[in-house]
Amino acid sequence: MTRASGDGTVGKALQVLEEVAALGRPVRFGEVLAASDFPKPTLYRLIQTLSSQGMLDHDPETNTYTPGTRLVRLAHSAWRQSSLAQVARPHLEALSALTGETIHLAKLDSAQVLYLDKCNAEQPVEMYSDAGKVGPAYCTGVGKAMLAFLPEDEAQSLIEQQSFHRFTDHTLTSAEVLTAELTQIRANGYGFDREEHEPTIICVSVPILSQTLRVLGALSVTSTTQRTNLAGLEQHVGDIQKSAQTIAAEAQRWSFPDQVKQQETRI
Amino acid sequence: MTRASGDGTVGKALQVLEEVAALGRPVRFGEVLAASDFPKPTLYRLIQTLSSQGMLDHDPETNTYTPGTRLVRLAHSAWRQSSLAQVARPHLEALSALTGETIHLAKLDSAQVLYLDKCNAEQPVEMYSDAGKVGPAYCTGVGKAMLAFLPEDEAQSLIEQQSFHRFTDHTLTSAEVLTAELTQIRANGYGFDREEHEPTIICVSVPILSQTLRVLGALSVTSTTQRTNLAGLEQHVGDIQKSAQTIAAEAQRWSFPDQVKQQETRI
DNA sequence: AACTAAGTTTCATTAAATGAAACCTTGGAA
DNA sequence: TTCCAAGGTTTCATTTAATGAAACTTAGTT
Repeated sequence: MTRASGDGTVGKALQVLEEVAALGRPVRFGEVLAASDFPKPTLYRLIQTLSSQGMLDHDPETNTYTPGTRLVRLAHSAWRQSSLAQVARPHLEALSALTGETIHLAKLDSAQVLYLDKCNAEQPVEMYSDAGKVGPAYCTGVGKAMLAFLPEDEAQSLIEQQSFHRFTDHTLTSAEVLTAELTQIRANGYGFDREEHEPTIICVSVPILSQTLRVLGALSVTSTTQRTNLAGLEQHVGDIQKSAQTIAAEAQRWSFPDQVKQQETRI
Repeated sequence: MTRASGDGTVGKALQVLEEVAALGRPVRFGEVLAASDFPKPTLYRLIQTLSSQGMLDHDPETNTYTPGTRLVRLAHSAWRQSSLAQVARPHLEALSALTGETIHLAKLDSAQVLYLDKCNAEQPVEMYSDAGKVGPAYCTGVGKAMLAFLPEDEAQSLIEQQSFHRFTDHTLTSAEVLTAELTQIRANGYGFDREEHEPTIICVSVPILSQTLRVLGALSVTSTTQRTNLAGLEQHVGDIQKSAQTIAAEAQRWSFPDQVKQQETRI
């Protein structure tokens, strides 16, 4: 059930899509060919298929490809019914108002952290600029909070996949140190980011756990060393834990197909 | 190059993904089976593949599937490098501030309108609630603006695909009336939504055209009959036309792979 | 415990993907 | 304009994967 690199043709097609996305700009066939291991005609037809399916957009003027708008439409649907994001929204807003800080909602995507939402007291969210973003698990508050509450074997497997790149002086750069930290987080029920990913950026984070203690995601309150310190953030622990519990309960309820809500098509 | 329903296995897999997304809630295998034409083992393996690829998320507790978070990550990338959305953002904000009204950015996705962004002067945008949303082309300002500036044959083909469902008393409900309206819009260079989709909701819209007059998207200023009227909206035409031109020029420049920007991974 | 519905696997068959090579097509340069 | 070369597209015999009827296993009843 883990991400396999090659499930038949579908896996290959998605790999191509990922490669185009990774290039981060409109690319020509030849550029994808150079960046990819597929033989020319195979890649050609995969790109044809993806384009014809709207998963890649083709600009006939520059003869370039970009990830397609069908993805945006599908992601809208994914986000909408990701029980977590849907249900968590009002809680993020409440927490943001209560703490005056930035609130993050994230979940695990393979060994990485995927941010689902962000709520900032001051400036309005720049749409899509944060949701969908990925980050490292070993040096972010939300990442560590989730790793700490995973079953031993799963956590171990994900820890092995971390890069342990040193972003700052405070980055935990080995599996051993991280594991010790995770034990601590598990004991406390919450964790910190002590400027481990970006200088001056600190946060306190809690996991969102289902009734069966499965890790659904994580919440964090982020601030800077100019504004506050770890002790200051620690005061919010009660609030975010309560929110995390409520979100988990609501998400669980939402998952059961008892209410068949019609999708809203108007804007 | 138009959306084909079945390009091999990839097309089928995406069809399944679309079906799960359309159900709009966590679904079990059996439900997808009932909603789908695929034989049981085929559908089973397609769902397996999609899950293993992260395009579907599987909840082991309820044994249900939802569109996967990988979509959110890919869409982030798609949105980021959709030259239009990226480039248009500051212009939407400026227009919103200037007019005090809601600004929409949309593009065509097959015969439908896909909203890429929205900017509201008063309340901050609810993330993902609007971007990714689809709407009808024949009864929205942005839809008509785009149809009006399409090549004759393309427009004809898309007009034939419209449902012409009557949403309000003002909805244009036949290809003939719509075609006449489009001629008018083409002559004027801008169009209106006269409460055609939702009562009291009116807007003025312009296409975003490339230098070769290809339709890239559309912009609209939306308001209500309580706040203003068509004549009031018409005053904004000059501003949004200027923005549309600037956006087109910037998007075009952006499309040429001269600047290789590294993707930002921090949050 | 017996039953039923839901989900999963098997395997011979069928269909699709593959890629080396050849073939177009487009945009420069002579 | 003609030629050339790089980028893009098609062919076709071969390989590989997808297919689905039926059989099987599992989970959830009655």
